[in-house]
Amino acid sequence: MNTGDDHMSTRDRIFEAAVDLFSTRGYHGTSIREIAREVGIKESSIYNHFPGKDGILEAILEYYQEGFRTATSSLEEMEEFMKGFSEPVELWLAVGVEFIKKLPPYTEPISRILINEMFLDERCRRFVLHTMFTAQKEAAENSLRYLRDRGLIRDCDIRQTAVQYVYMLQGLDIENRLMRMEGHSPEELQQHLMDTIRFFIEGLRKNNTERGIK
Amino acid sequence: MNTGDDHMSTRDRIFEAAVDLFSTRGYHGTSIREIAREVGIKESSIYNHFPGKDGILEAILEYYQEGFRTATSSLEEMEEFMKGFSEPVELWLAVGVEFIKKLPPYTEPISRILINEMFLDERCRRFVLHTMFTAQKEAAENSLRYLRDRGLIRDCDIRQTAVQYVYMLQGLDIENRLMRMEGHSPEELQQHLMDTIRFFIEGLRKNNTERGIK
DNA sequence: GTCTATAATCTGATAGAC
DNA sequence: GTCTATCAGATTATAGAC
Repeated sequence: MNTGDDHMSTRDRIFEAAVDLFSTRGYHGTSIREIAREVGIKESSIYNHFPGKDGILEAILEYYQEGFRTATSSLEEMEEFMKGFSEPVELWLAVGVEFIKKLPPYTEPISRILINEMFLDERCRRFVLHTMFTAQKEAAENSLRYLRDRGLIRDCDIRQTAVQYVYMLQGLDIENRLMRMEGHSPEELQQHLMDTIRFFIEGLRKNNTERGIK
Repeated sequence: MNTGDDHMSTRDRIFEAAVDLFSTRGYHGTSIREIAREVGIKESSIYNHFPGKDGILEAILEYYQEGFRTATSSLEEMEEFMKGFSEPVELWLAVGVEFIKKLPPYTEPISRILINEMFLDERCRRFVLHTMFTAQKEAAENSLRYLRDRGLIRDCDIRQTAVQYVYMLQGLDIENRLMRMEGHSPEELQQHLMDTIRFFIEGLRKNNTERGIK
């Protein structure tokens, strides 16, 4: 989990250790002592960098929010990027990969913290609703509209289709995280992710035989 | 949350209080003392009914497993029930409602405990994978096959469609739970649930011109 | 900024009277 | 089966030396 302990400030090392522990043991299942031990300092030293345990979580959430906001706003210049594709499936997958690349480090374990705490902490609940549902629906709507307006997919209810896609993606993401913990290989799960997204977008093609118009 | 405290055994009241607290505050966020206080006894009395805190969780998980197993096995006689429907959407919704009716009390808050702890506790992770993904996929496959074999939906990849449906349902369920906590009315959320499922099944019709109705 | 020392409280769990 | 009393350890956090 260490990405270079020695070159980081104590504050950043505390931050990193907290992200690691909160995501794997839960917020309430992690003590200040454990964080301090992982960093290699005494627990009292942590209070020189953060106001307390909740203050660390607060900093993590702010970091996540800022990272997501930046990645989302850079998404607005994505239209230029999209023009390089004539295949809807390839475009869709490429846009997804591009967005993920814009996200800062620790986004993955932090999103796991959010899921862990979404029913327990109001801030986490709000973040999950916004970053995993509301914002994703909007992004999916925009991409679908782009594809439809260029005749790359058939006419369909953009709103409802985006909703279905986002729910599907979230269910898929959670199962993939659980399967990874069960020992399934990242390659296998990545393939399953791609296949499932591919199947969804293929179903929107204009002349697909399987879901086409009779 | 009380469904009749006075007529229940102490053990059952402890069980009920633990389900309530574990689901709303998390397992690690709940103490034996809080459970005892909610029941109205001293914490030491709890050890006359359960071996300890983890023993209570263990009992909750066993109760959930048994309830799910019973409901699932009763699902095998569902085919007779299905024959009363000629509309795929109505059949689908009715089967879902019928299955939920077979589930015992506390299933809803217990499933919330499972989601809370799925990344932290191996037993919860396994239960989520089985009851919310694996078993649901199988059930969806069976229903889809029934519909296809009777010509009520068009030919499609049963396996992939079931997978998409289950992921969609889980994403939808989580968002609905979060929205409920945000103050959205159960009626509104129930309507959204129905609409979203309806849209999915409508998209499988033989002669759908679009991907759904409005 | 780090440490030692310590406060004040909470934790799960046990022993034994009734 | 419930209670009181108690334990040993963990918890977050602070005070003050260096």
